[in-house]
Amino acid sequence: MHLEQRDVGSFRFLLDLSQPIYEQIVQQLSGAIARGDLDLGAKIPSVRELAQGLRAAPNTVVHAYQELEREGLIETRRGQGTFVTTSATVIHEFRAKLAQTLLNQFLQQMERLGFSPDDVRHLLREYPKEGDRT
Amino acid sequence: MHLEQRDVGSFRFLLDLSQPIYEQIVQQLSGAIARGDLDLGAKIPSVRELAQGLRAAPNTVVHAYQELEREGLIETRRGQGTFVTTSATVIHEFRAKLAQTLLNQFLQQMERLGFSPDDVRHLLREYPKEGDRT
Amino acid sequence: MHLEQRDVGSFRFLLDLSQPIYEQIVQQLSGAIARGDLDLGAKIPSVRELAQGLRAAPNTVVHAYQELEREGLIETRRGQGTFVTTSATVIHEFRAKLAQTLLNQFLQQMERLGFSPDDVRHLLREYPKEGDRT
Amino acid sequence: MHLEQRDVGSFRFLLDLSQPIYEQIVQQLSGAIARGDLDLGAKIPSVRELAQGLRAAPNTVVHAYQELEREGLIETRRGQGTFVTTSATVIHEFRAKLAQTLLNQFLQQMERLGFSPDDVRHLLREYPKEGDRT
DNA sequence: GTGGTCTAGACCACG
DNA sequence: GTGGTCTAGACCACA
Repeated sequence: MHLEQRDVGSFRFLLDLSQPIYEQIVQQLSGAIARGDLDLGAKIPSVRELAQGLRAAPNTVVHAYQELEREGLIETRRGQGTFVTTSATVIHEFRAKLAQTLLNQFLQQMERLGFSPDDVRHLLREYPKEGDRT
Repeated sequence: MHLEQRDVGSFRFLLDLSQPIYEQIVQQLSGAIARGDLDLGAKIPSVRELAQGLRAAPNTVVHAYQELEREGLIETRRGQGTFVTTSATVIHEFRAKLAQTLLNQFLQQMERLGFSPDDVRHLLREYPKEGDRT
Repeated sequence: MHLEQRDVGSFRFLLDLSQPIYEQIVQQLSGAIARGDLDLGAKIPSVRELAQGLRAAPNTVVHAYQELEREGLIETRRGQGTFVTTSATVIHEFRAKLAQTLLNQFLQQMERLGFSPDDVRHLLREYPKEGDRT
Repeated sequence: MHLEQRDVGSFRFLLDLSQPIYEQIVQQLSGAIARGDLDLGAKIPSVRELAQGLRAAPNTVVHAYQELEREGLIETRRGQGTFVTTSATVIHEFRAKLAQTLLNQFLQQMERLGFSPDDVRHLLREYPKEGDRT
């Protein structure tokens, strides 16, 4: 999928308040890239476009884009715009590493509450079971 | 188990630097209560004692205790000190609710990376598998 | 050496104009750390102090400090200040890696001008020889 | 060596993305002239030809050519095209001056890391030694 | 007091 | 038009 002009406005699904805006941009975009919702090399919205769409300051978007570039997920080309990396490997490794980190953190938190990995497996078996999604 | 005076110093297992100190106190204490490592109604260290033991500012410990009190996990009795709640129900519900929240958050994060709950179950089956614990 | 209050003002040896200010801060501080001019764990000037001393915006200093933290050369502790890392290993590896990178870049540039590594060795033997230091 | 029409396309060895394109053109061409890979007075591609060959904007090539002309390395003759300077002296001085500048900059950077010129000589003696080429 | 985030502008280099 | 850097403020979380 390519981001068309008309998609920009729809990025307004962010705006959580309790989390830094730039962090939310990072998570949404890195998620979209990791899931493959954005093609390799696809152009993403310009800093100004996205800032306007989110009603955020341009600097906030810049902050997010720089973090994504540091991860290697996007590339910026002066005067041209910002693009998803063309390396599938980078994306794959990012996804795998982040998943492992999230899993470890989660299990560690559960362990602190007295749930063993086996307890967690059991909980997961009875999922879904809508509790409060926070 | 009761926390004796001499136990206070051993709380120095905290101090992560990369995380707010008050947060770490909250998590360690709420974890100990949820796991049952602290008896119902047990006395916990005074603000001053704990602050000294952790070499933290008293304000920081106050902040943590207030958060724990808001959850109902501890009670402060003027002139007597601070104690673990005597209600097993409160603790049980805290544990269950927090676990559900953590699980939901985790699955949501994994979903953002393109892992379905089934994928997660599968990952969990092959656990443990040391990645980078962050 | 510890940075005393009175040292802060002397940081005004920066201000190059042709280079981003935050970059110059990064280079000066990382250099001081790499050379061992700053002790392990030493406190460095607060964002506001340094910003004032350099007559720069606080954000500019923040930018520099975040980059240094990303390299692992400094640690920031909310509410306490910013400190040189306590890991000699991190510093040593930073120094070695950066030196290697600089050497490679330099030789590559010289090669583009038609100087072989042997030519460079020869040039270096007749050094110093004050040309224009830019 | 003369640049023939068919050579233009082969200039596509540029395109680094992380560096300004006009800068890369300047460096490649000035390098080729300094090394003697381009004859004195040789014709170099027109702005349009090179821009097409590199799939770059004509403005970008113009920018590069202006910089090379400022250094005296190339000359533009209205209606005839652009040519390498016919002065061997200019080229020689350019090469010598740039080499001296690069050497000084390099030694200054190394000094900032705590390496004396002698340390650098020593490092150079053990070269090559593949580190990360960045 | 500290650092973290954000705004709403500005100017510059690049294409 | 693009992104990169910077300013001079602001508010918040933390110690």
